[in-house]
Amino acid sequence: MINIKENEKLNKLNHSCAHLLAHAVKHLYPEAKFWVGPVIEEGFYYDIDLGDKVVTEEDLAKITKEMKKIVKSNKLIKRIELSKEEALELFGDDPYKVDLIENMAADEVITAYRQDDFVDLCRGPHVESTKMLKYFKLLKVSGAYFKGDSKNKVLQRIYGVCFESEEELEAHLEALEDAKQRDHRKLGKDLGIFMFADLVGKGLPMWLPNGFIVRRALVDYITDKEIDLGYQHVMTPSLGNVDLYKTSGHWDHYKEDMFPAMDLDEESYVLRPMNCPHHMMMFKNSMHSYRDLPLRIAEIANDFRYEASGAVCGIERTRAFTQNDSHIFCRPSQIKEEFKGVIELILGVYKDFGFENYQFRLSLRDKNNTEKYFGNDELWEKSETELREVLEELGVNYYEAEGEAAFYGPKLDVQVRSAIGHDVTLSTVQLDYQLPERFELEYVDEDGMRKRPVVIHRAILGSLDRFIAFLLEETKGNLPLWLSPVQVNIIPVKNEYHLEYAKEVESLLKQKKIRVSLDARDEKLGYRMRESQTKKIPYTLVLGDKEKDDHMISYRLHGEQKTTTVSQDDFVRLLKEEITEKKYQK
RNA sequence: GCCGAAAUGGCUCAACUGGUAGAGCAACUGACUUGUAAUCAGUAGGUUGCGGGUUCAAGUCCUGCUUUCGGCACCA
Repeated sequence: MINIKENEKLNKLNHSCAHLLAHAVKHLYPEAKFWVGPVIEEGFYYDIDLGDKVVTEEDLAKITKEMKKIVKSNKLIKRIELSKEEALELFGDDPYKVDLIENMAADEVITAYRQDDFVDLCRGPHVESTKMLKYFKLLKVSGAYFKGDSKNKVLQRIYGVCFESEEELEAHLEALEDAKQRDHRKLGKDLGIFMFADLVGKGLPMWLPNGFIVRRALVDYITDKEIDLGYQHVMTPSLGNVDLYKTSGHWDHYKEDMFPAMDLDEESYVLRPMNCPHHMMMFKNSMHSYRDLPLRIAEIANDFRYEASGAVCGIERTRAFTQNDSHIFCRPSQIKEEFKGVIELILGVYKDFGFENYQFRLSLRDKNNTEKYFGNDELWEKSETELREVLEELGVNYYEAEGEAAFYGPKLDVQVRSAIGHDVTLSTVQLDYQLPERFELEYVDEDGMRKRPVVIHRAILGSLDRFIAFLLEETKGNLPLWLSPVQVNIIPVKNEYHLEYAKEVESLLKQKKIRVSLDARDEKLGYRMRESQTKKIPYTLVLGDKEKDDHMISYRLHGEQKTTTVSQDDFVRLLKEEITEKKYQK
């Protein structure tokens, strides 16, 4: 999908189109007041205050019509330079523009752009005339908080996109439509991966047999890798005493986002929203020598968060999820080495899955709003610097994001974009000096002194749920062989003559631990082949006289026309190789 | 949570301004006996998300709730 913000031509075009939108809105809603209309990766939007009025999807047609009218009348777009006083004078009746102007420097040359009876404060640049804005489409409407603060008033936001030609616009709209086809919610339903039920509850996914196979394969995969890397796996309960979270500090920060406490006679429990406190207690369970460190505790853990109703999205964001979590307890001198190890693990895993569309985000604290973070400035500077150094040493590309840190420390997040354009975190590595302090963790150092360890929190597959959402979208539901719920589907040409041989092959494959299905329905071969393909089963075997007589196997790969005939042994070898290599297939 | 929109057999969708809820696929039954993406015929399946209300009459209008969708805010 094209990034419009990064494309100079399209950026200008879309910015001008935002003005065109505002122009049309002003005609239709004379009382409209305008905030900002920036270009974004997906096109543009404009935030507008319409008083009590709201814009609905239906109104978009009306606005589009008015915009087309202005395009047709070919208004020239002219740049005007203003002093601050002149600008305040010109936009005096729009409090939002006044707000913007007042935040500009006194000596700044303020520019505005005029097209016929509409003028908007703007840096530009813009196209020369409205007639260049022929190929646009208004895409959606929504409410958006003024200045992005939920305490503020909700403005009307209208989104759109503009191109230079009809063809480009059509191609873009088609791409948006395609993206919907690989939305994990659709694929998950079609492939029988997971389901939801109102009666069970919002945001509570239930994993169907096919989905469970994928999960188990992923758990085995990551657990094996972790064992190789010296992680120790544990299991802790999915709830904990409220005091545990008061100790960790999570209670103060996230009480509202947890499922409400269950109050008993003397105590109070909550479903756990994360696993760190349990693992801290596990570390505390015994004395540790510096020789024990780094100690890597890992768990496939169920967590529960009372996510805001508007945030819940398929298995991308749920209220019950499973983390592939770990806490690494180490000496300060081991931080870099451990951090590197985790990043290398991440890179290796993404490579195994063939993921290429991801970015590392160094999540730092918001320096203008330090009260929501634990720890002093010096420690924050130190930890942020440590992470930066590791990234530089590894030569990993990353970008920095202020205000995205955890309350206890900075993070390195791996960001991916979902089919419908959500920017979400898949993996995360976090540096934490705070929880060891709050839980008073200690180890005995070489000099015999008790010292505080540092904790690295990390999740590689992140939440299994979100990981599978992304995996489904990236593969368009064509999971690699080792993750496919059904790896081989057998179709006997004619039951009467070939069922016996089909069963023989089925039991051979089962014996070899291949997930196999046998479609012995009295249906046309073409019918069963079609279903095998739509279910995205990697290998479909068609077994008839030819195969039976020579004890051979004819297979067809998903999405391909070609048929290949091999011996039974060769076929098993082929499958085994593909599975053990965890080879990613498009 | 906020601003909007939506909810009709298992799935995908129809039902003009209120007037007896339909179709395709899937399921089931039967016929057909077939070599790589849909054989034919029949049967069954819905108190239209849940609850109130308006009306002679509600899938359709009003209202409360639930869930879903698009954004916003949030995301340990």
